[in-house]
Amino acid sequence: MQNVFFCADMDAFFASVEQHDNPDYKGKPLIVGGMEGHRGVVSACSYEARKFGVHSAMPSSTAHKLCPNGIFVPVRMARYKEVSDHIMEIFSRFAPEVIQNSIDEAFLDLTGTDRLMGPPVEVASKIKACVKEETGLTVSIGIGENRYLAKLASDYRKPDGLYQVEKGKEIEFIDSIPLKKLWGIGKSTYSRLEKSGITSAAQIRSFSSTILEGIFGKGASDFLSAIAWGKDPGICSMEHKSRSISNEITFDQDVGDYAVLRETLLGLSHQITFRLLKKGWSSKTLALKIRLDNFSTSTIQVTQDNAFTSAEEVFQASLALLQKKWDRKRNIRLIGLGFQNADETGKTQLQLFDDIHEKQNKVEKAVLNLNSRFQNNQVIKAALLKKP
DNA sequence: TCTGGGGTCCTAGGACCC
DNA sequence: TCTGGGGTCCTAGGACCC
Repeated sequence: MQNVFFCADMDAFFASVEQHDNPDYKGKPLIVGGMEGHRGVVSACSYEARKFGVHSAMPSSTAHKLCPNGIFVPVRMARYKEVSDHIMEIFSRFAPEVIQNSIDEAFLDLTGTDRLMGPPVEVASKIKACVKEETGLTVSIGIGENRYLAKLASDYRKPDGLYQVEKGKEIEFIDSIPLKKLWGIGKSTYSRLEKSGITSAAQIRSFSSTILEGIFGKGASDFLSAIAWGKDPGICSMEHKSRSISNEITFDQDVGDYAVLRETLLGLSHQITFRLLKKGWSSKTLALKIRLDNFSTSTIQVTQDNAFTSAEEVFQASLALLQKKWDRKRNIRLIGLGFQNADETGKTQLQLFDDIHEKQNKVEKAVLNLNSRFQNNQVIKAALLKKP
């Protein structure tokens, strides 16, 4: 049987949602994220803004220079999540299997559904119409015999695109896309390829696997040769192996004051602990990330015998990690905290946690609420503010 | 170009065990 | 004493994606 996969990818998603919610923004250069006066990058921008050279992940200062009259709005993640849930629900009406790949993108498996649903291109048109009617947004859909081809095809005719990679034309299709634009080939891999004189998928196909492995190692060479032949390198493995939860903060100004770092870690400890518990997960591994004023980044982690059970415990562990990793010679630009290798065993412990730590929990929540309301005047439990 | 925040996966090296 | 080989777990860093 012929496999049929769709990749459905929303066009300029965050920006389109903003334009839909605020009709004044329609047809204008709109930039989401990258607010003036803060360190940051552009999260998304409208096609009108792209004409000025603005693109996502661009430093906001650059975006302001390129597009001084653009409309800059903050990210409203909760709203995008809402729209995302609606879109995913629409997809599930048309495909028996929908795998959400990110907030604005999903893979649909339509293998063997043509008698019931009709030809793939027709189904795709219906999905596009449905999304447009119910949300006012446009989605681009790519169709291929595997998810990798579908993913590339969804990008091929953006925005509002619909493209099917025909059977027998897979390699021709791959070759029509510049090597550096292929999904999974980033800056670093491309520059390594270039150094080996490789600038096309055709060249990758011409090398034996032994030679490729010698240059790039087993993992990378398997990946490269799969995509050069139009095969799926396994871009979405069904089974999650590891789970992590993290939060990080980039300061508006680099910080050398230990007290400020303590306060920040206290807040982060609460955030990640509540998120972990809310999901019903538990974790024994806590990781601290710091980025110094020279942008050098490092991480350190600790694994305990038992899972973390309170924000307080996480906070204390995070302070120990900071002591180990930071020599105080340089100021800190970013600090982050996260759980690694979380699993679902926490589900049974949640009830217990609620009973034992209810009081402490309440205090911690109250502190957190105050902190989020009074950003510049943080409220910290006095006991936690001992001198280091 | 002065570079966010949230993830996933891979790799190399060390510790430790048999 | 100069030393194998494999397995597993952990750590730190790096690449990539949205």
